[in-house]
Amino acid sequence: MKENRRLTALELAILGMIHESPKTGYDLCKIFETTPMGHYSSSPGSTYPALKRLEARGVISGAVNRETSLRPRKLYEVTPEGTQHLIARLSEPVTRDELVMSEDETLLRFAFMGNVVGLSVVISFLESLIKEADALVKEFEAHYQSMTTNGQPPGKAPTPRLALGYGIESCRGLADWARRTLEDLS
Amino acid sequence: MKENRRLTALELAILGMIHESPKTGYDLCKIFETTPMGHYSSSPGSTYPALKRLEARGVISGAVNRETSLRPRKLYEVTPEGTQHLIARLSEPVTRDELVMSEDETLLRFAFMGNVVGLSVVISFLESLIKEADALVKEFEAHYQSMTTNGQPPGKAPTPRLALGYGIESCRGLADWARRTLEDLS
DNA sequence: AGCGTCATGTAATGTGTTACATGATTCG
DNA sequence: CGAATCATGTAACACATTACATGACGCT
Repeated sequence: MKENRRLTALELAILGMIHESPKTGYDLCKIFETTPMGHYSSSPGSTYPALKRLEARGVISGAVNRETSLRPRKLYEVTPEGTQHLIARLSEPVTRDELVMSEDETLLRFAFMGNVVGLSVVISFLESLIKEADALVKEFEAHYQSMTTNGQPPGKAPTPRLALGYGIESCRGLADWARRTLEDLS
Repeated sequence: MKENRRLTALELAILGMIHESPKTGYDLCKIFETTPMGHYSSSPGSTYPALKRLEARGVISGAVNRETSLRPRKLYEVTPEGTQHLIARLSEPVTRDELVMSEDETLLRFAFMGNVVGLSVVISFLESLIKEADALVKEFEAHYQSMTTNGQPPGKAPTPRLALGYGIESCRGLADWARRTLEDLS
């Protein structure tokens, strides 16, 4: 019953934040509401079930904090297995698919890395990110070319090409940021 | 039975591509596999059900193309109601929530706009995008400040702040792109 | 006494993901 | 004739979204 299913971005976000310091469901909801972390959640309706799943899997464990009070407060912390899981997940190299399908997750992983894995892993991570982002820029540029050369038919609007242009810029920006960050950390 | 539920990003992507020119499910799968559009889908397992939903809603309609052949091919095209729906959806101004939760959708809408709505709508769209992106940059910068000033505690790693730094850069890049594109189109 | 916040959830619904399944054509 | 491609799907599962529900605590 090892439940080897991959953590979702939301679960990873919660695990990472609890690793930083133990938190209650309400704490997490507040963070999602008031910080850019909110990108990864929308409401308690997703947060609490995710907490339950993480606990069922054994990567976090919650204990009621104020038994005395009639208003209980369940404080969650990361288990040793949870830390192992987090290390493994954060240490994975960046892949093309991760960049294309969920670039957010890449940044989320980077954000948590500092306090979980060593500097060498962070550096490897950034290197793989640079490699994949550069490759993606080339891939998109090729497609961009094919949109202009082999047919800019009469009535077609330029917005699809312009949108792809932004995609390329954005991807190049990511690679540049990674390069600068890599220098920063050296 | 008007089914006023909001189209998902995938459904919007499909509707927009079929609007450009009629297509079969297989055509769409090919596009998702071989172009940056693939960001919005993963497999036929999501594409075909989305087609069914769009047809049930009445925004597209499919007709079998090669009755003679034993291998049928269902070609979908956008209905008049579908065009109306597309116009309405693409004409919506950009909101803060759209940028935070699904920036992709914003670019998708822009990509399709050119062939669907007039230049004035495209310009309004870009203006609302600039406004919201600028606001978001300020919002994130405020949070960035609060991460550095009121406590850079001893052992804390810099990666969370660096990740947010990228978020800010990226958002600023979006606003810049929108400004340049706005000039381009004028 | 009442309002806002603290704090935790559940229920319904729909959608994406993954994997699998089927059969017809075309090309070498 | 066999393999790749064309072309269409289905089934199981889990997750996110939205809305709703409950009740205690603190303050005025």
